[in-house]
Amino acid sequence: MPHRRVLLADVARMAGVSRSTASRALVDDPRISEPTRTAVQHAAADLRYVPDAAARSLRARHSRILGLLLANLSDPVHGQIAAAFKETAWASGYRVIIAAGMQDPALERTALRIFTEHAAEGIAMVSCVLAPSEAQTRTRPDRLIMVQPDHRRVRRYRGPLLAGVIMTDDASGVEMVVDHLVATGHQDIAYVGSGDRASSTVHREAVARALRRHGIHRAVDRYPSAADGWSGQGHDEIAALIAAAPPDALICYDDMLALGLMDALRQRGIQAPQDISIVGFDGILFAGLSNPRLTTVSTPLSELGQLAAASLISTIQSGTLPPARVLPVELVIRESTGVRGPRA
Amino acid sequence: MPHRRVLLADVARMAGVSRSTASRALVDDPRISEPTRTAVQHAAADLRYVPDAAARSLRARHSRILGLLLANLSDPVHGQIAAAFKETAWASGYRVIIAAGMQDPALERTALRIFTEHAAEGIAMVSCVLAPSEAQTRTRPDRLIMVQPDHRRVRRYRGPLLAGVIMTDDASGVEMVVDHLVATGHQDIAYVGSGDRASSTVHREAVARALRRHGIHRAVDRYPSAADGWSGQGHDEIAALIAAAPPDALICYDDMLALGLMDALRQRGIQAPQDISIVGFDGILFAGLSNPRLTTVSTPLSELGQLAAASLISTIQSGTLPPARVLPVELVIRESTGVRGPRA
DNA sequence: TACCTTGGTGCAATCGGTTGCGCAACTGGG
DNA sequence: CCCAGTTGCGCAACCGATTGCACCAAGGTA
Repeated sequence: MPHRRVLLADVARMAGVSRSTASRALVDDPRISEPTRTAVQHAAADLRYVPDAAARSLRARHSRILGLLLANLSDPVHGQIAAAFKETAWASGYRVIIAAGMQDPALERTALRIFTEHAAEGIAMVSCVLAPSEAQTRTRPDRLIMVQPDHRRVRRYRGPLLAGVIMTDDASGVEMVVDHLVATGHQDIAYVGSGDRASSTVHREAVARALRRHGIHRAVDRYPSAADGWSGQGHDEIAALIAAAPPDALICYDDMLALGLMDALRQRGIQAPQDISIVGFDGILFAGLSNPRLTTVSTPLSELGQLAAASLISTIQSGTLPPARVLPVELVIRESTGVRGPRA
Repeated sequence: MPHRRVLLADVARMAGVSRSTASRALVDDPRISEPTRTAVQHAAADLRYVPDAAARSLRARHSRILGLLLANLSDPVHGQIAAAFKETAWASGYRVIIAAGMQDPALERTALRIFTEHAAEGIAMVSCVLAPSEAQTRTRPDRLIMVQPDHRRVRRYRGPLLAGVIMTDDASGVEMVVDHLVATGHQDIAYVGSGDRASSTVHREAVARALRRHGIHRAVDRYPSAADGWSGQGHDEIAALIAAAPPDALICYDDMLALGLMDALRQRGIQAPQDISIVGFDGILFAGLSNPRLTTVSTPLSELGQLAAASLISTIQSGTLPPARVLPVELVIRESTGVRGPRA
C-alpha cells in the first residue's frame, strides 16, 4: 500500500485544531471563524482528504444514497431514465445504487434488501412487477416512488402513502394513435404486447376503447405477445402470424418490438407503410433512424428519470409527499404509417 | 416512522446470546455451535434483520462496493456493458455505484472521488478520457481496470500496474472490414469518426494501413467527425459532404453513427448498399433491425462488462493481477454492404 | 482430586466521522 | 473592575457492526 488513507484527524492535526472543529469547518458551520475555516480547508485540499462515506453515514444517520430499481439496464428506454435519474441525484449530492429486476419478483425483493442494507434514503422502482404494497413492507413506505406507464394498478392502490407516483399518459397516447390511424383510413387495427407487462394490458384496453369510440369492433388482440426482455427473440413467429392475414395497422408495445416486427415482416415481403402501418411506443433515438422511420408515441424518458430523482430528494429533504404526476406523451408521426384507401 | 430499524442487538437479545455471537452465527463462523447458529438465524429471519452496510464497512474494512465509470449510461453499448458488469458484481456480493464521465475529465475526476468516499474496492473505467496514470493517483493503482477499444494509449502506458486492461481488437475488426470491402470491389473507402474519441484514431489508422496493404492510397479521413455523445446531431451536415462525392464505402465509428448517416444519406437519395456501402462498429441490437440491416463489427459487450467485474473481484480477493486481455471481434456481414463493379 | 484441553461465548475495543454540551476568552455596558 | 453575553473551539459520547482476546464449563487425563 503506497500510503495509508488520509483521515479527518490528519487534517485537524495539520490545521492545528480538533477533529470536531475540522469537521465543522469542512461543512461551513457558522460557528467556525473565517481564518480557522480556510486553514482547515487548505489542509484538507493539501492532504487530498476524502471523507469516508461509511463513517459519516453511520454517525450522521443519512447515507445520501438512492436506490434505483428498473426492469432492465441494457435497453435504451431504461438507460435513458437511469442516466437522467443518476444525473439529477448526483447534482444534489446523492449517489445511486442501480439494480435490475428483470421482471422477476425475487430479484426485485433482493434489490430492495440491498437498498435497505445501504440505508438508501429513497427508492425508485421503474417498470417493476412487485406490488406497491409489498414493496412498502420492505422499506420506508413514504420513501418509495413508483414509475410506471401503467395507470391501473397504481391508481387502484390504496395503501400507505408513497413518496410519489409518476406515470406516463399511455392511454392518451393510444387515443392519439388510434385517432390518427382511423383518420388516415385504417379500419383493421391490431395490438401486439410484450410478455406480461401490465402496460400491455393498459394499451390493449385503450386501443379497444378508442376503436369502439370510432364504431370499430374488430378484435384487437389477435396475436401472441412477444417474449419479454428485449431479447429480440420470437419476432419472427409473430410476424408469420401477422403475415398470414395482415391488418391495416399494428400498434406495438414499444419501439423495440415495432422495429423488430417491421424487420421480420419485411423479410416476408410486407412493407410499412405500403402494406401495413406500424406504430411503436417510447420514442427512442432509433425510432427516428429506421427505414421507414417509425411513427411512435414519444414519452419524456429523461424527464421521467429526472422527476423521479427530484421528487424523491425533495421528499427526503422536506418530508412532504409530492402529488402523483402523469406525464404527457406525444404522437410523433413519421413514415411507418401511411394512408389507406376508404375501403382496402 | 412505523418502527425503528432492527439491530443486531435485537437479534442477539431474541436469540439469548451476545452481539458477538449473533454476528458470528450469521456469517457461519465455525466457532459457533449448531443450535446457537440456527437460533440466531431464525431470530434474524423473524425480525427481518437487515445488517447496516455502513457500520459493517466501517469496522470490517471492506465496502463490497465497485465503482463503474463509463462514458455514457444512456447508449445501448454502455448500457449492455453496465448491465453485465452489475450482474456479475451482484452475483459475487458486490454492489456497484455507476457514474457517467461524458468524455469530461472533470466529471471523471469527480466520479473517482465519489468512489473513494464510498471506499470502492475496485474501479472500472470504460471508454474514459482520463489517462491511466492520472486515474491511478486518485485511487489504489492496482484496483483499477481500464476497458477501452483503444489499444494505443493503454499499450503505451508504463505506470504502476493496473488491476487489468481489457480491450477489444478493433484493429483486427478494421482489417476484416477492409478486406471484405476490397474483396467485394470497393476501392474508395472513407472513415467517419466520432468526437475526439481515441478509438477513432485507432480506427482511422487501421483503415489506412489496411488499404495500403491492398495498394490503395486514397485519403481515408475525408469527412469531419460527428459530434460526440450519441446526440444524433450533426449527421446531416456530414451527410451533405458525403453526398457531394460519395465514396464506395463508409466505415463509421459505431453503429449509432452508421445508422444515423445511413438515414441522413437516404434523405438525400443515397441508398445503401446500391449507392454506398456502410459499416458500423459494436453490433448493437438495432444494427440487425435496420433497413438495410447494418454490416458491423460486433464486439462482445456483455462479455466485456462481465470480464471487467470478474477480473476486479478476483484481483480484490486474491491480490493477483490478471493479464491484459484483448477480446476478439467479429465481422457480421449484412445488407448495408454490397458488391461494386470492378471499376465503378 | 487437580490440571489441562478445547469448544463455545461474551467483553470491550475499534472503525472514522458527527454532534451535544461545556468551557475559555473576549467584548462592552454599568 | 465586575459580570452577563457572545464567539470560537474542544471533549467525549455515539452510530452499529466486527473481532482479538479472555473466560467459563465440560470432558479427558494423570
